[in-house]
Amino acid sequence: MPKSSPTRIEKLRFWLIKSEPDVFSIDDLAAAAQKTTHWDGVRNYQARNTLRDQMKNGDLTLFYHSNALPAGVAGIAKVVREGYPDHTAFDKTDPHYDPKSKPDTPTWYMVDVKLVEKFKRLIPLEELKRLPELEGMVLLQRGSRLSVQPVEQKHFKIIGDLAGSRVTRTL
DNA sequence: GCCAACGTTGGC
DNA sequence: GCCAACGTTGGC
Repeated sequence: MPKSSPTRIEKLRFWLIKSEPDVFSIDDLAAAAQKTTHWDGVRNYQARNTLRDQMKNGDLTLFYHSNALPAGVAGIAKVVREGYPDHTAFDKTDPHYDPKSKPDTPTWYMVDVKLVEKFKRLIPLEELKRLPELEGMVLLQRGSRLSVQPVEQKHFKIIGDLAGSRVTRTL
């Protein structure tokens, strides 16, 4: 039986992860070894559950620049290591240190992501808000602050296509 | 820097 | 369990 038998084909999921470019931008990801980084420092339970339980190898994620001028989607990354304990929570000197997270019973998790594509142009939040077909995106919901969030495939494709992405052409 | 919206904490 | 106080997020 070939590995690609239908029962083994799993559907990709789509996500959005936020980073403040002053802290870690898409160019920092591009410059990282293997263009890969730990997505550490997330201290929100809903986002934690996504990181720990839902993001799977190969899943694609929009890389969003928050707290930036302009804020917007900068490119696409993919999950290359599934949820594992966020060791920065154990480090007293780390700004994200959390004494309630212990190595044997970790509270916080992270994944590794690898850069797939930096968009030729950043797609500003303001532009996304103007697109009626993006209605319902978590990012665009009032007061939404989730730093790791699901994205519907159709929305992912719309945004990638706007940026001229090769990746989303086949979605 | 402002401030609205949220999430968490902790007293009761 | 309630809810006020506080801290954080993130657009502007």
